[in-house]
Amino acid sequence: MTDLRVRIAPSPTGTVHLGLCRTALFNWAYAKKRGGTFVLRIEDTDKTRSTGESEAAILKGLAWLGIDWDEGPGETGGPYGPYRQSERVDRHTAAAQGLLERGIAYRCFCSTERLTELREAQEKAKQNPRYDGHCRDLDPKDTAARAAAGEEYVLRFRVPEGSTEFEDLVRGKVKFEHAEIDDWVMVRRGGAPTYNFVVVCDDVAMKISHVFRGEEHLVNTPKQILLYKALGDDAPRFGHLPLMLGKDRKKLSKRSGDTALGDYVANGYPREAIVNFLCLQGWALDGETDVFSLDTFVENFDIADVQKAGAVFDIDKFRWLSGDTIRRMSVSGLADELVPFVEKAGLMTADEIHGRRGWFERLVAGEQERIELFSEFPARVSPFFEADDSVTYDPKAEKNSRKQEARLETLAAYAEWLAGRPEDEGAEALGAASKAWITDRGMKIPALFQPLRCALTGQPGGRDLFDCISLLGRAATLARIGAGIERLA
RNA sequence: GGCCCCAUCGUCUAGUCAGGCCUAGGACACCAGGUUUUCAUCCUGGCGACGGGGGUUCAAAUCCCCCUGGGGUCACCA
Repeated sequence: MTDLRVRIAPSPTGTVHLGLCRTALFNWAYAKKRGGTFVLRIEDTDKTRSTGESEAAILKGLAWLGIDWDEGPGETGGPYGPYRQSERVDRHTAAAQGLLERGIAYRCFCSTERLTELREAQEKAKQNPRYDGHCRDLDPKDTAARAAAGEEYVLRFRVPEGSTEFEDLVRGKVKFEHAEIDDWVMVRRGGAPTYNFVVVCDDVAMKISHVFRGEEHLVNTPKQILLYKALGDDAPRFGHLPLMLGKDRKKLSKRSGDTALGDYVANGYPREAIVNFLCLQGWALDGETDVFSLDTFVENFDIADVQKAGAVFDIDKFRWLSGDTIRRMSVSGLADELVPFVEKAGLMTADEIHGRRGWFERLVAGEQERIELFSEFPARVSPFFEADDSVTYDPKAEKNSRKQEARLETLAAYAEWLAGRPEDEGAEALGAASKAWITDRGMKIPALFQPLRCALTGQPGGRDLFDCISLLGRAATLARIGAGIERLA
């Protein structure tokens, strides 16, 4: 009986990709639900592309999503460290040496040029490009001597005859003929090990029991299983998750839209919505419920329920989910989330918001059901921050106002009436009184409301008019109506 | 092209493993109504799919085969 141990092994070579987030989420939930251990290992074998910033971004991003790891790099640590592959090269080298001594790996001295020529020739002959085994049967004594003499070489894995079959936890039986598998490179010229080699070494060393990863890794699996065997270890259970697809139905990439977690955060998608949506990529709760919490996901997740076919990333549904999440937030909580967006837009500073918290929350409350992303908020409330005599009029708002023949007189009469009313009157009472004012004069609602809305906010639609008046205050309201009488003439 | 994977509304999916309860359910999008001072929310309704062909069976979206279509992968990247 082995312990349940899963891992996520991102390579720190750029932004935090949504695919990584989804894979991490599924692995994490699997471990969480079954009392297993979730390991985070940094796959920085590509020295030229790996960066510390990227690693930091990954750690931060996963934590932000609500994912925590039991073992990992840095302070987290754990009994199977280190958790950064670049710090494990000694073990990799030793493992490679062992395989070389046992003849499972062999030195290959073929130059890059020869390999390139070989591939080109094969392509020309319509053959499948693959290593021709040129150095496969060289005498080990000779190759050792050549290596000792300083000749450069790579280490290749000697793929045996036969076939490999395994039971994928998502897809079922998958079988590969070894004849289709190249004698792949385990250790590069210069001694740096490759991904396929280290990933297995480390998964063995860290006693990983289940490997859930994207479908693009499916074809690597037989190579890795062979390596597990060579290393004298049982292969873990594999589960290949369906790919996240772009609108073009191809693997989600920068071409098909934003792929970085940071892009969505910056665009103002709430954390819960991002997590929720990611869960929906290849998994469903019950076919009825689309909106659920991370806890619910953990309680219900099983690798066996994962979809086999790729999932197109539907940005429209994502936006809706975002809006739905926003609508379910508390006004206060939403206000907190909006602060950085308001600051960035230059509308108010955090201090100013703090000083007028009550007013700000009323401002937020009126937009809660009108925005789908946090980032939409500033532009929607910007009229409240404009000068009273130069509010930006939307063409449609202005056009609607000009349809009202008596707009100027109506506005003037309403302003006069409004000036005589108590300033602390609530929005609801003022609204009722205003409607009575209109009907008493034998007018229709739009005769006043359309020009009034235009004068106040310049927008064709939006929150309750009397909420606007309340937010603006009596003086600004009257000033804007005054300006409106001139500008709508 | 070889190999591997996949195939239910435009999209995400339930149903497929244990064939009948499916004249295929939900959600997004879209369309039409209703509510509302406008916009939005919300409510109601509509549109809309088992890729094709063979089998097996009393019965197939569900099992088998072929075809077609889509994707992934073919690095001294991960």
